[in-house]
Parts: sequence; C-alpha cells; structure tokens
Amino acid sequence: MVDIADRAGVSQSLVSIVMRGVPGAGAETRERILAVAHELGYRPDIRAQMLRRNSSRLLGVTFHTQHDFHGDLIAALYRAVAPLDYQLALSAVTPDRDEGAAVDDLLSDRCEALILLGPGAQRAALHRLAGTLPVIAVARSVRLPAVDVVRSAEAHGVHRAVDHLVDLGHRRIAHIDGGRAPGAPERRRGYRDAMTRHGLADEIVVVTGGPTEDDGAAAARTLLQSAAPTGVIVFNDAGATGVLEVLRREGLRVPDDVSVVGYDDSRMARMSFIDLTTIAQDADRLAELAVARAIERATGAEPSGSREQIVVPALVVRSTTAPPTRTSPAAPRGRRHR
Amino acid sequence: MVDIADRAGVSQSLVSIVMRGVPGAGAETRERILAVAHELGYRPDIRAQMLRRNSSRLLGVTFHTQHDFHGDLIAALYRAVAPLDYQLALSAVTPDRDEGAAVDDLLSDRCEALILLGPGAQRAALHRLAGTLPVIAVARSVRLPAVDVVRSAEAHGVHRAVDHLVDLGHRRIAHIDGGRAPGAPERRRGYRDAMTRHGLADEIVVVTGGPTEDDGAAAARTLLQSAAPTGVIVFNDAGATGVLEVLRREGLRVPDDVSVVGYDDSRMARMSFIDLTTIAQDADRLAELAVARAIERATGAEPSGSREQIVVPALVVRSTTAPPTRTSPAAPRGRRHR
DNA sequence: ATGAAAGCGCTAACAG
DNA sequence: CTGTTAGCGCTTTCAT
Repeated sequence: MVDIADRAGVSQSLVSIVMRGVPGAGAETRERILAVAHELGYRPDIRAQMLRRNSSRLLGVTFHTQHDFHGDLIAALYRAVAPLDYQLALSAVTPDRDEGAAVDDLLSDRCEALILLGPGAQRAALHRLAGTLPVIAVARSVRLPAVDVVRSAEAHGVHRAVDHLVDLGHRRIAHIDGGRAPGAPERRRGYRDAMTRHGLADEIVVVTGGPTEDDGAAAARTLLQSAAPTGVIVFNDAGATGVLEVLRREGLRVPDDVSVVGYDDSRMARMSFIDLTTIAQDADRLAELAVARAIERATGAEPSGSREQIVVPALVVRSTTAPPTRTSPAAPRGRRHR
Repeated sequence: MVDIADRAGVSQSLVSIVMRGVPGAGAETRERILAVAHELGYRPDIRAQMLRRNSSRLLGVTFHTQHDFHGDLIAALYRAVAPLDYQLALSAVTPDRDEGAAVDDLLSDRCEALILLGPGAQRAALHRLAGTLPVIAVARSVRLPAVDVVRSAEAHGVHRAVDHLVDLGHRRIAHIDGGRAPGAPERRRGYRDAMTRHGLADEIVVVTGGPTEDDGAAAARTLLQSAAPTGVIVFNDAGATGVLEVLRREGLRVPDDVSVVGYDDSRMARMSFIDLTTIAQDADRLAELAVARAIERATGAEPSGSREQIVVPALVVRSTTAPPTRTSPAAPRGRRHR
C-alpha cells in the first residue's frame, strides 16, 4: 500500500479508502490509485485487514471428505456467502482428523461463527464450543439450546415417497429402515404416519436395515422371504442400491415387479443405470439458512425464527418407480443366475 | 497475551516465548504462564503471527467438490502436513466457482505455495500464477516449465491391468478408452504397449469411450457387435460400471464370460455389488510428494528430483476378473430381459 | 478531499 | 532468564 501511495503521490490512507471502495476520494485520484495498484499486482492482505478491523468476516465450515452431499453443501455455501461480503474457511474432517481438530483450526482462524456439516461431536464438546462462538449444525439434529440447527424434514421426505407410491396405485409398501443410523427413527416414523394417513396401517412392514448397500441387500433378502410388497422405501440411496441388486438377482424387475425409492439423491442415484427415484435434500436452501443464521448470531442480531430451521426435501422421480402391474408376483420367482 | 502477562506478572515477550515453545524461559515461569493461558482460554491469533513473522506457513489447496478422489487427496494432504508445522488452506472449485476464484482466495490468504488438485486452468493463467508463487499440480499433467507436477503413471496402471488379465490366461483383451478426457491418451498408449509386450499386438482393439458411465455403456455395445473379447480394460470406473451394466443386460456374466478392469478405485468400484477390479492411485504418496515439493519451493530450497514426479498406481483385484472359461461365448447370447 | 498518527496481536532483535 | 522496543499491512479517527 505504501508502494502504491508513493507511486501515485498520495498518502497511504487514501489508498486504503480507494481499495475499500468507500467514499472519500476524488474520482480522478481514485482511478489513478486503482491503475497503480493493478500495475503493481497489489492484493490486499486479508490477515492484516482482519487484524486491524478486529473482525474476520469469516465463517468456518467443517465437512467430511467422504460425504458426497457435503460437497454439494459446500458449493451451496459459497453461493450463499458470495453476495454477503463474508468468506468461508474450510476445514475437513477425515478418517484421521476428527471434528475437534477441524474446529481447532477454524478457531485459530478467528472465525466469527462455525457451520458444522453433519456434526458428530460429543454433546459436551459442542456445548462448550457454542459458549465460545455461534455454532450452526447442518443436516444433523442436535438438541442443545445453544446450537442452531438447519436440517431437512426427514419425516416429510418419507411422506412424499409414500404419497408417490400410493398415487401410482401401490398399497403393499414396505420400509427398509436405517437401523441405528442418524435420521433413521424420523424416517421410520414418517413412513408409519404416512401409511396410516392413507389408511394403509395394516400394510405397514418395517425391516431393519442400515446405511450401507449391504444392509439394504440383507434387508431385501429378509423382506422377500416373508412379505411381498410392490413398493419399497429404503432408508437411503446406498441401501436402495443394495435392494435393487438383490431384486435383480432374484429375477424381479424394477419397476415392473417392485418399485423402489431411495433417500438422499446421491451421485449414485443419478447414475444412468441406477436412475433411482429418491428424496433430495435442498442443499441451496440449507446453505442459505445456515449462512443467514450464522451471520445473525455473529453480529448479535436476534434471529428471527426458532433455533431449529427445517427445510422440506423434494421427491425426484426417476425410473425405479411405476404403477404396480396386475401380474406383480406374490413371491419371488426364484433365481435366474447361478 | 497482555492479559496473560499481567495475570502471571511477567512481560508480554515472555508469554510469546512460552507460547511458541522456544527456549528462553524458566521452567517455573513457563508453567505458570501456561496455566494462566489455559485458564483464560487463550488461543494464539494465527493472523497476527503470520503478519509479524511475514511468513504464513500456509499451503493453499484447490479441490473439486464433485471429485471423490479429491476427498481422499485432502485427507492424505492433512496427513502429510501434520508433522511439518504447516497448515492447509482449502478452497473449493464448484460448478459456479471456477479455479480462478478459488485461487484468488488462497492468494489473499498469503499462502506460500499452491497445490492444485486436477487443475483445469488455462496454461496462460497457470503460467502467470507460477510466476507469483510455487505451484504444484496434482493428478493432472501440466507441461509448463514453472509448474511442478505430481501425478500417477497412467500408462503403468494400464500395464498392470493387462499383465493381470494375461496372467489369468486372457488373450482377447480390448480397451474402451477415455476419448478426449485428460489422461486418455496415456492410458491408451499403455494398453497398446503392454499388449505388444505380451506378443498380443494382433489382439489390440480400442473402442472410443469417454469418462462417463454412458460413454462406457455405448462403447460396450459397439464392442459386442464386432469383437468378442474375454477381457475389457475401461478408461475409468464410471465407464466400467456402464460396461458392466451392458454386459449383464446382454446376458453375459462377469467375470465368467468377460473380465472387466476399471481405473481409479473410486467409491463406486468398492461398492459390494460392483466390486470392480481396478487401478488405484496412491493418494498418500501423491500428497506426500506434493507437500514436500511445495515446501521445498516455498523455502527456496533447490528441489531434489525433476519437475515432474510420477507415482506408480497399484492393481486392486476384486471380483470382476477371473480366468477365461473354456465356454466363453464368441458372441453375446442375446438379451434375457425385455 | 487528503494526510498524520495510533494501534490490532503478535514476533524478534536487543539490552539488561 | 527477562523486559524493551519496533514494526508486520492494514483501518480508522481526527486534523487540515
């Protein structure tokens, strides 16, 4: 900045004024300074800015490198802060770098608020953290009075799935749940409620599954041994993929014989040969709300809504759901291969 | 720091000395200062440190949110810097945030070197950038004298794949290439060379594919119309998945009738019902080399090896490859479904 | 509209 | 072993 000031024959303060784009400099001077700055390849030192301003305008974000959806959320977060004159500081949690370490780095960066994607931290640690600076948990419910939560309406997503299958004419609709995975109880409840609402309480079948394809596959085998649903709503896309595989191996066609709905709209669901009907979380909306809330808390503004903000997910219809055919088998036809 | 100094009854410089862990303080004093610091919840302001030291000890990293492998690389990069007293600054490139924007943020952070994962930037932009600070391109070849490159030996990976199939007894081995995707020419050449080396030059069959599953699927259909290989090496895992799907639809069993090898060891390849034999890049090694080179350049040390460092990828054998059966069909048996 | 001067939290050279 | 001092690059009064 001093260099620019010298070269332009002005004081350093004026350069600062121009660089920040605040009023207080003549148009001609402004232009000259900008020209010199460009010529010198000047780039403001954000650390010095932060230091002096005593405000970082930095939002810390932790994400998991193995979660595809976190990638989508990061993209959405950048979109959300872009017009806001805030910056994002990213810190990854990986198999050998836990959330605590990720948060520590962010704290050293003097972030003004923390946005935790799918936080897995201990309640106690989270509580302590929230005492230090605003903490927003995204895509995972945290029942802690000091932590803001922005998440999807899990139950609602399953309602949409049930509605969709019922609209198509299905009645025998089963649910392969997520076992003890986060979100599983909500989705299970959503299934039960929606079935009951449609007068299908007698058709309720819940099989214990889990979050992986293998869980889904195992549950599908169990399911085929007893009930014979025409529609299956699976806890998530990974599980649904496992279900699809088992159905195919058993000679059942999807969606002709059985319709399958996943949850998450993961990359996998979009692959053309899977092309799974699923429930998509609204990453943009989640990100918007998280950023808005983070900034509100950081600036001490008393937030408008409640601590917990819930975003409605959407049904994405692809090719694994269709009306039940009259000839839908009551039981598997037996294996074709092996 | 002043607060701590006051509370501990010492000068601020002593606190600095203790906090940095450098010699120059009595054991008793040190302990007292540490105790007060902890009590006050003190956390050094890295911005101020950087500012004063005039060195950030920061390595900037750009990554793509939609590339699974970049997640693995990030995890490996954290592992690599952990013992080195350097920090990582992450900046994502997303559909609406290009590499230029990602790099700009990193430059404002005053990183000492840039590690670009799969850089897609223009040569000119990259060249200009490399004039400003050390630039390391990872997992993508950049032929620019000022840019260091750390990448996998593409051709070598394909050699391994060919060797594997030949070892199993295959001779009619085809390659579905990546079309114009980055890395495709190298892998294609690797296939040709390895086949020739095994005396199978007459069996060389290259079908134009591409980086997506649909590309792989289309190429597989083409392939089945003419040649009838017992082994197929596909440009990448996504393509291989498309190939698998087409083979299954055509009633061909994998690996009984046809063996399939992918490339990348993506998350997809590891899914239990795909379980694809593939070539895995060594993320840890790539990260180590990238970090080491970045720091060498940043500190002005004249690096030991060449500008381009090449890591050997490894074959991961899963369940899509097996010896060819005597009854391997010379042509597809015709569709079973639909 | 412009400039002088103080100071953000920290490091580092130097003096005691 | 401990304290004094200057200053990193910037913002921000307060004068002019």
